[in-house]
Amino acid sequence: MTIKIYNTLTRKKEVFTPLEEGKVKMYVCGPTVYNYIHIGNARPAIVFDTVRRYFEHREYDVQFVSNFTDVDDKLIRVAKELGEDVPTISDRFIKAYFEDVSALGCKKADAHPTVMDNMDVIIEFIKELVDRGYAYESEGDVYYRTRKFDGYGKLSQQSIDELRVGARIEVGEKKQDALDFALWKTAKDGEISWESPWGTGRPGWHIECSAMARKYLGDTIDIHAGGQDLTFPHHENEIAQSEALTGKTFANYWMHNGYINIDNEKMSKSLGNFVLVHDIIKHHDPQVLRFFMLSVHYRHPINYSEELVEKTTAALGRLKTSYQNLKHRLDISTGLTNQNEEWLQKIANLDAEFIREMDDDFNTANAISVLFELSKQANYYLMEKNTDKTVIEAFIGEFEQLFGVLGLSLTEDQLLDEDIELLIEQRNQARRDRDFQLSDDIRDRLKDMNIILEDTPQGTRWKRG
RNA sequence: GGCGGCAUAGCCAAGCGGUAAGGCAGAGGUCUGCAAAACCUUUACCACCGGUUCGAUUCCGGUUGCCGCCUCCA
Repeated sequence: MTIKIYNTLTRKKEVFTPLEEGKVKMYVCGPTVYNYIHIGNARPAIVFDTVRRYFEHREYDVQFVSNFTDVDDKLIRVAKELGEDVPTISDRFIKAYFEDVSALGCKKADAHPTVMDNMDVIIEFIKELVDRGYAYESEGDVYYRTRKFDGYGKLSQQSIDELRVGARIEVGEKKQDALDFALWKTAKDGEISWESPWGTGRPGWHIECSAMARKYLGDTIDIHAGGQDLTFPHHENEIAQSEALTGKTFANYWMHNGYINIDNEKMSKSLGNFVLVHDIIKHHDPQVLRFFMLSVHYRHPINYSEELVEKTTAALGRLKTSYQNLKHRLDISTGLTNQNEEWLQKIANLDAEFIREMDDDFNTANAISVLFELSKQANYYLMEKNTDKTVIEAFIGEFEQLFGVLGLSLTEDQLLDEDIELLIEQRNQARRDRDFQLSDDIRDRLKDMNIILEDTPQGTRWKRG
């Protein structure tokens, strides 16, 4: 079985063939760290974390790199506004990024390189481009000679002559051609800057990814990913820089996730209609947010609203309840049914179905529907009077495995307060005495403590509400 | 102007040549001391108009509407 990926470069789903058998080299463009991330930033983090987890599930050895842009115009502006320096701001929001993103169930990358830490590599990269004639210096700036690169426009399917020529020409332009873009910008007074062969300054935006992807993963990588809006010009420019320098293909597969919309409009920091992850997870389970994102195909847009997130809570809850009910039955299951094989086979079939869906360009929406089917089968099995521990364990194992692949967690705080257990026992005694007044009172009390009771033929089980 | 995407039930969302997965919400039922959980049943002229085909939600052309990129942006 093979994994298929929709490749932006070819606009087709293609069978994934790694550069090196059993290995995946992946680079995901990370955020500019001048604020807390919004849910639009969270989408690629979640989506490509899931892609990575899936590759690992399929026993690939994944090298996963994701950068931070920690030097740029916006950071300089924010630093000025707050009267702090750029590294202080970027450090703060890199820390915040990790907090937010780990709450959303994303694993750390193998490397999270920053511009500041890689200035030497970046400058060296630019120098080579200049040496090869693909870039030129102009009054302390360095520009990329866009028209010199033959393949320019191949990712975004833009013809170089159709690009709105002139839109980028400014007064006092130092570029030779309007399409040229900056690799190095000379420092203005007081701006954070580094020494370079062209004087003090800082890198342009696109060069960092070319330089860092190469440093950490090599000249050619398997997958380069990011939000859809990075396709042009960011990724197009990366290709131009990298391929002009190495003469090799930069990335074999380009993956782009769709946007998050608010009221059907793109959410972005510049439009000001953004919702911060930092704020949402004060009121919503971050797991729910992840589940919400994964319930839509990664290339499709998502229209965000509080209402939808709340509905998602119920959906995820159904799955979790099913899992907890299996757990409840684990220790009181005997081993005397004669239909084990049949059930184990059903579970195996669902596992195969999950794989099939994920193999098809990471169709998490369908993979989740397999989870619901697993839940349905588990619930159905739990209707049996006698359940077999082997089957229960198989269900539990399958739940844990599939949730794990999607980066979702099933484990709750299972610490049972002795007081709560005592109350449940008192209530059960009251029920045996048929003192329903008392038993209902106790149930209400527990409910106030956010403990929900469920009476089953196998005893009373409880969960946190 | 160039490039691209989307339109499926009350809501969300898959499917993409053989008359429509899944979830949420709703209705009815079963189970329960009552509940909860669960199970069963139930809800779609796939934006519109043409074309190709034995057959189209699915392919092609057009129309309408919405959105995005071409400038910093996940």
